[in-house]
Amino acid sequence: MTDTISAGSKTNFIYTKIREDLEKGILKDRPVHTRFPPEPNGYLHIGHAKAILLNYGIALDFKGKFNLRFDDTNPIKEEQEFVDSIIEDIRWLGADWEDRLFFSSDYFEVKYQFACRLVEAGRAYVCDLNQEEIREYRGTLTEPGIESPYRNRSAAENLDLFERMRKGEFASGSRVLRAKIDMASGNLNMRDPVIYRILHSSHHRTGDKWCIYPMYDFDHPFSDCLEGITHSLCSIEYTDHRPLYDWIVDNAVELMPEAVKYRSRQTEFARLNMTYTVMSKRKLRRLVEEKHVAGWDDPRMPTIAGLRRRGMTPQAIADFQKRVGVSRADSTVDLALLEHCIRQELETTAPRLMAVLDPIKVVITNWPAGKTELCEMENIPGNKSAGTRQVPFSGEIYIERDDFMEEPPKKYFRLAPGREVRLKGAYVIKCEEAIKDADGNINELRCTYDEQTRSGADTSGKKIKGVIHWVSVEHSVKITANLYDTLFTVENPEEDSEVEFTGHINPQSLIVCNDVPAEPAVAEAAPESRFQFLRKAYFYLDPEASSEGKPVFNRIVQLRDSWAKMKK
RNA sequence: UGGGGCGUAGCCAAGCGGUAAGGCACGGGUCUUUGGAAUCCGCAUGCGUAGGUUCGAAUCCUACCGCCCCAGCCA
Repeated sequence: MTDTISAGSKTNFIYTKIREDLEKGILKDRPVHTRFPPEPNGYLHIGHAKAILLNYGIALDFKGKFNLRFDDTNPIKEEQEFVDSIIEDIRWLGADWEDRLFFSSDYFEVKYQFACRLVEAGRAYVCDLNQEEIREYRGTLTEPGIESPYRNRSAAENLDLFERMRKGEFASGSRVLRAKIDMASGNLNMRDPVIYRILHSSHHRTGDKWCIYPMYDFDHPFSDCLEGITHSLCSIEYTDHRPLYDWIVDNAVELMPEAVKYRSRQTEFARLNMTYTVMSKRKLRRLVEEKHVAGWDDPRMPTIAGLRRRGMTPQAIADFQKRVGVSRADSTVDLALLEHCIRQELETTAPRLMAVLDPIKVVITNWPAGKTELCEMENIPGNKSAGTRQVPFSGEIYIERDDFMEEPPKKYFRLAPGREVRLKGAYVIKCEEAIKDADGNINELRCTYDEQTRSGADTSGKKIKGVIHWVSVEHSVKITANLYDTLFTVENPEEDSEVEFTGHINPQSLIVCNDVPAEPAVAEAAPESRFQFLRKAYFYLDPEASSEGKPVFNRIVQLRDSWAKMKK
């Protein structure tokens, strides 16, 4: 794994641009300063993680600063609950804003003052048109807009009206403050955009202090200026807003220079999409509300909370982000890349354990009755310091049902009638008989073991190709394993115009295995720890779902399986 | 049909006039008491298309094609 959050792909266009800015000296004495500006109206997902890690990584790489600033300018949609979950998620990811946790709402007063200066300068006006009228006056994509009849009110009248808007003299939606720019612009964002609206609504932080709230296009660039943000990164759909961003910054520099720490500039990059999932807040909400998943933190969700619950690590997500890179092109990254990142980390960090997800019993007929032997096994192969453990072996064990085949195809080298296989860390056994019930189902295998083949002390000279895992029946501990798979059956659930995305939900996205026999060491597993269940998959001990003596493991990702591929 | 953005391998992505990095995926070999891991090899005479400039073009010019975004008092 490429190490930390920083030291990412240093060849992306944003890094190039920052280096150029530094060389040109346009930052003056200021450090490179980025920010992540979430709106507290929902949960963060892995697309946000890309933005967080990019912004924070830049601060680390350029020895700059990183702010966390909540964009809380719309009291109707925002809640403290989301502020809390977002903070938790960003902390978990490892981004550090030090003492710079800010809220857009912290700056409402100075923003109001700035708006007043815009009004005084004749660059903003109070408009009495209602919402529908404003839309009509705006024109269309191909036709210019027409000017509002209120566009040329005097500065004095505008100032008076704006002050009274603040005082609460007018009803919600009855008037707005608009920037006076260009109703004929080909860029709709420049057709006298609304910058303040009346909302008689209680705000999660400012309560009822305000009844007018700034719009994003006015608020964001100004907040960036106040905080001295040098590089304001956002997603590509804001490209059209950049002229307006610059308009606000230019006016701030001219009309309120004392408040501007830096002439901030916006740079856009493509947001993250991933195969086999959806990323829009709206669609994720539907998955939750329509109960396709158990909640925002369901391990099948691409939310940070879901990934955490699945057992994903922040390091793997950071590694993923770096490997994905940053560009301006629309893209959909293969889920396989994320899986590769987490597998690579867990390969060297996750202790191994044996558990049999789909068990069939094996009776070893020549094993001395009642005898138990301890087999020493490495916790992490190739890592001596991770130590070993003793795994009890006896005459009755479980193996995976698919590690036996009555009529094996070519190249199948596990157990079959008359064939031998090694039990990992123990002995070689030979299948003598498959016991069938009345319906012809095989529910038990009779085998013999070769006592010369003891692991580490094999004197038999046998070359056994197949190695399988096992659990002693008598010593087994029962656990629950949640086998998670992709939430959707198709790479892009959104591309089909005939079928809604929910129509592609994978009915097998969660298979719950109860009473899974596992080796006794599983009882000592600590909540939130990760293991490899040998030959199967990596698992995470879910602290939410587990209870005393009832451990629940979530499958993080399967091991690569070249046998499964061969079968296709 | 207005404005903006983007097209380099199956998926990401470097490249900025000197002859196509890297990763994932995929295919094959070696090794292996995890069909895991490790390791080696292969994988774009080609950069949306067509012209042009140049000794030389993915990089510059022209035209065309395709995809994405914008008409919230959301962010």
